Amino acid sequence: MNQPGESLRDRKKRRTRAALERATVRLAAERGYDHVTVEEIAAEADVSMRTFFNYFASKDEALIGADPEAGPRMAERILAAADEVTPFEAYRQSVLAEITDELNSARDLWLLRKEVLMQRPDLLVRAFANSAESEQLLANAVGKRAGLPESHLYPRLLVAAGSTAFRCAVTRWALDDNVALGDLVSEALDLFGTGLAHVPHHHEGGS
Amino acid sequence: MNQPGESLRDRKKRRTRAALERATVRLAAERGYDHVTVEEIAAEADVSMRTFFNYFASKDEALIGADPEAGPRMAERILAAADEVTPFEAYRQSVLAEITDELNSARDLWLLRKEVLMQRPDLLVRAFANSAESEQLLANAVGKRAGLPESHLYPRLLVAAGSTAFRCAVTRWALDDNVALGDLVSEALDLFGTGLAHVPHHHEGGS
DNA sequence: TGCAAACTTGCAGTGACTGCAAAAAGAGCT
DNA sequence: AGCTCTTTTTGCAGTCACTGCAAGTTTGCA
Repeated sequence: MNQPGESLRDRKKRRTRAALERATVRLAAERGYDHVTVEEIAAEADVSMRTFFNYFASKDEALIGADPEAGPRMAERILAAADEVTPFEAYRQSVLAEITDELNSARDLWLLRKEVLMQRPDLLVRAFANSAESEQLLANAVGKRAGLPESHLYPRLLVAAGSTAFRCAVTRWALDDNVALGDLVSEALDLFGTGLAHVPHHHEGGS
Repeated sequence: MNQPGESLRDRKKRRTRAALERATVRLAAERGYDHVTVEEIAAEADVSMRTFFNYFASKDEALIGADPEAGPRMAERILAAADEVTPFEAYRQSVLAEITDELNSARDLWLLRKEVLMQRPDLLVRAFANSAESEQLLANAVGKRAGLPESHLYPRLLVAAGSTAFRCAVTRWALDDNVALGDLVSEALDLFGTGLAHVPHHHEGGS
């Protein structure tokens, strides 16, 4: 009973994790992030509170529910990119790919998260604090590709710009429904790419 | 007894705040951030634990000890800059001025903080999470100067890039002692200014 | 000296998070 | 199905950050 696919155990784990994430987001959107206790979340997902913490290191983490494999996946993608692709472009692609996948598979959750993040923008920042290891991983990948020494600022900055782009895009996205989050992230990354020294042109349109 | 300068009360408050900040950093550097309780910090500063929380909203905040007036000060500086100065340049100047002041007045504290942040890089990220209001303030100032609508990404991105530049600079700074933190922040901001699309040239030198 | 405002403090309580050890499944084997 | 090994779940006890409240204490000012 050891199929290449997934054992019953694995399936159950994925379901539990998803249920906890979903419960967290749903309840937080409904009554406000800190009017929901982990105990209630666990109850909603039909597990014990202790189990919640077996899956997520913190309430914050459960709200964002970042895929722990996203970092390694992106790093791999960056290293696998064709030689003529710049490090920036490789990184950009890996970010956009990840975001697109995420949004396609959980768009409804993000709509709820938006409600929460509108009230508490700091939660998004805090969520990224946990991914320090992933950042290091990605920075190393970028650094390797760029042929820069370990100590150089550029890889760190590029990777951090990715989180920042995402964060700002979400904040902006929360303002109205007329823009796709993916497009905003892309736009933000482009701005980082071309530089912030000059004010970009302002396209008409929007609400 | 209401001199334009400072009342006894104000002096005492500043001293208490400084003592708490100092105690937090010193103890955290000495035994590790989470082997220090707020109770111990308060004891070290000779106040009650409850008083600690009258000064800082969290242990995190006390470790970084960000000046709550820095945001408004920077916003003012940005708006006061000469007309021919670009928003980017105005922002850049305000960041560098703030950092320089900070380092000049508390260099020793930053050396201790470095020890802590080397172990726990996430604390620096979390510290910035608290300054969401300041970010909003600064973004508004930049937006006004740039003549962009509220909803535009640019001001948010520029301001967020500032925190990010600072964060990355500190992380890099923690690697060796041969660089000035101010220079690193400046370098990081320049990279954001000119854009990350292309890998910068690598200057020889350094360890 | 005396009063009001600003600070400090203790206390009781909530809730996130952890380590540990026992109970409950799932997996694989016969 | 029965048995055993491993993984997961759970309860429990405990620590610690953080909060509101209702005194105390200190400072500012007349």
